[in-house]
Amino acid sequence: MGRAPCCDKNGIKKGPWTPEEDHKLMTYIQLHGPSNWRTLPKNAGLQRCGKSCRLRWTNYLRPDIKRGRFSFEEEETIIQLHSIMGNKWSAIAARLPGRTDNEIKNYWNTHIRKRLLRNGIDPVTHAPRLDLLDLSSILGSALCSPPLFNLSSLLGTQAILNPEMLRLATTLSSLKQENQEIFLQHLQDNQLLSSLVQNEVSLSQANQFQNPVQEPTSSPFLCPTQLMQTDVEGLSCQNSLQNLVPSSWNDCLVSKAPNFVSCNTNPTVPDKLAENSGFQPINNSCQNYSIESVLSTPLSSPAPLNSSSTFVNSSSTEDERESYCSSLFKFEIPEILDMNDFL
DNA sequence: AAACGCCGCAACCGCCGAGGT
DNA sequence: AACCTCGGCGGTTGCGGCGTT
Repeated sequence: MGRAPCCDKNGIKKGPWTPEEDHKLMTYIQLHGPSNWRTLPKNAGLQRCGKSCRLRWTNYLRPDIKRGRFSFEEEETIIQLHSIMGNKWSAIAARLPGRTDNEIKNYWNTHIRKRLLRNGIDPVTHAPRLDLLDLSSILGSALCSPPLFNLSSLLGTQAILNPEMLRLATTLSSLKQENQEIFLQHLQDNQLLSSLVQNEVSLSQANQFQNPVQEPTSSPFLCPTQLMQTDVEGLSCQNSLQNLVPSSWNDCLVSKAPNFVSCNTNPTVPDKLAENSGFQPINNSCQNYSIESVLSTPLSSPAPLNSSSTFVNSSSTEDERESYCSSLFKFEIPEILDMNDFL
């Protein structure tokens, strides 16, 4: 257990702040500055704990706090930063002048998160949800690299994953390791899926080929996810693929299944699903998005972080925002896959 | 008009890391 | 090294407002 709460003493008031308390706190801080929070309430004549005073000041009374509705740019920035940082609200708030971490956190949980969920986007991974998306995510991982294609992790997600999809993914992974070239050829010929379904290749048969620890470590090929994990200097996913992945992989990963392109620019988000899926939304951030451009923004800069946005109307409606969110995370089902059997 | 449920947000709680002793 | 204090963070709670029935 941690140490005892600082507010459990008798005489320490909790709950909503009154205008009188606010006035006392503001007056004291204006005179003395926010120095020692523990002694501040006593000196200011407040029946509050220092922690409560600090929160009240930082989240509400601070003069530089911006009130009111979040603008489109702010919302867009939050989404982008969240895709990079995860729930690091203070870090996100540091790049949104006038906004507090608490405010951003609340806004995320009450607005953005729900909107992403409505649009089929996992608000944690910023990827299409596994229970809604197609098989391409799994196939993409299977094609990429066995070390990243961790079936045991996938099995942990079976509650949300169609068992048939999981089974097929396992089979594909095994076959791929058995003979990568034949596998790719089959896939490129759009024959593998129907072949598998028709012949009902059993999981046990497939597993005899599976050997996840013997994959050559000196493979000259990098999975797109790996590319992006190391490609954090602002290079586009597309370029990375074209430059580093053999053309046959490009054909398979990009041309036939465009959303195989991995844009995982988030090395800090420990999301197994995202890693395993290798599936990220196709959006501006994939093609042009530079982490540097966001992270290098001065903390005090009031300028929007994504100047490329054409959505500058801060009074836009919820529907417009939702529509924008949808387009931001738009994805398509590859033509080579008939998902009807899996949904 | 009243009851009910939902939603948003301010505030609280528990935990952690840094720094001091 | 061990302990304590403090500031800070992220997750959660609970209340008030609002819309719906």
